[in-house]
Amino acid sequence: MVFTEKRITSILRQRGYKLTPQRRAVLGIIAHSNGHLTPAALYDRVHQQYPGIGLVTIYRTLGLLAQLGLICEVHAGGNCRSYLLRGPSEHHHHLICSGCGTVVDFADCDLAQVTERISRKTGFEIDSHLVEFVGRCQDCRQKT
Amino acid sequence: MVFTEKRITSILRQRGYKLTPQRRAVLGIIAHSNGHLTPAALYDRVHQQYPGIGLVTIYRTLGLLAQLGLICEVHAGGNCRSYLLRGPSEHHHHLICSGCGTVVDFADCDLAQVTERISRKTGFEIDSHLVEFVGRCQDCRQKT
DNA sequence: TAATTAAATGAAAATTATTTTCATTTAGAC
DNA sequence: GTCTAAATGAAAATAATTTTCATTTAATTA
Repeated sequence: MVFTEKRITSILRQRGYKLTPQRRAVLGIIAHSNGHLTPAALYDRVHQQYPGIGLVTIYRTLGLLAQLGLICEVHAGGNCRSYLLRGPSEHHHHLICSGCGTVVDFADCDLAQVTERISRKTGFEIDSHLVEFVGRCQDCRQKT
Repeated sequence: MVFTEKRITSILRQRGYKLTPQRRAVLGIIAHSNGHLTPAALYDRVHQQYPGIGLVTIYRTLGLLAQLGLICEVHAGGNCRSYLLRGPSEHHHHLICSGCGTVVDFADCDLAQVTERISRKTGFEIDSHLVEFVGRCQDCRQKT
């Protein structure tokens, strides 16, 4: 489950943010991408659709959306700071295809027990965890 | 279980890499740090001990050590590319203290079943996973 | 031990990524 | 339509990383 473009625009409006065409363009691209996008890659795509836009606006928009919890970061494989739409606050993780970059969400990480055990063992109070699986999707495997 | 400084130098020599004082200095700092270090932070420390060293050499040394699998990357919290010593090829993950940066390894992630299930569900062939827990260690909790 | 050489280094420049500044524009409220 | 705070774009500033290239050096060999 993922936010729709419409839902996001309504959240932005609710919170008093302006709905500029630039933001719409960025949102449109993110919402219709099935993989994750670096700021630069996003810029390239948005730029085609809205040539006037500056890279700064991409950064600012991503920052805003991330801050509002509407998109989240992907780390995998040394590329930090890629973004993709995320479902509304549900706990989930990402499965990333190393071939095409597609990201599939999954929620059943079964980490509660592990967290509990590690917390007990180490005395840490655990606030969050980051889980990412990297592999090759069916399509990419067939192409090889 | 973690590589000793001595063990690493012997591995480097075995593989035909030169044991320069710069590399020794970098290794020394990494080996005696209990947390993870960004290239810049590492540079600061090494520089005190070996003032002639350049930041480039830090990057090159980290690159080499990572390539040889002697150190690994930490992502947590948006700071990419920090490094710490790692045990020889054992599967493990990191628990990172957000207060002091200390990294504790753990191996019992119980992700085999999850991996299997997700693989079956999605058709992905899963090559690797990244798990990081972030929390506060006992010391840091007591200080608050 | 001295000579040799491929590998490693440092400095500087180049590249890339990200943030800040500031004058101008504009979405949305009235 | 007017107003205003928020958003934008361009350019500069900052930060992170990599490349280039002339020089140095670790470790092998004579």
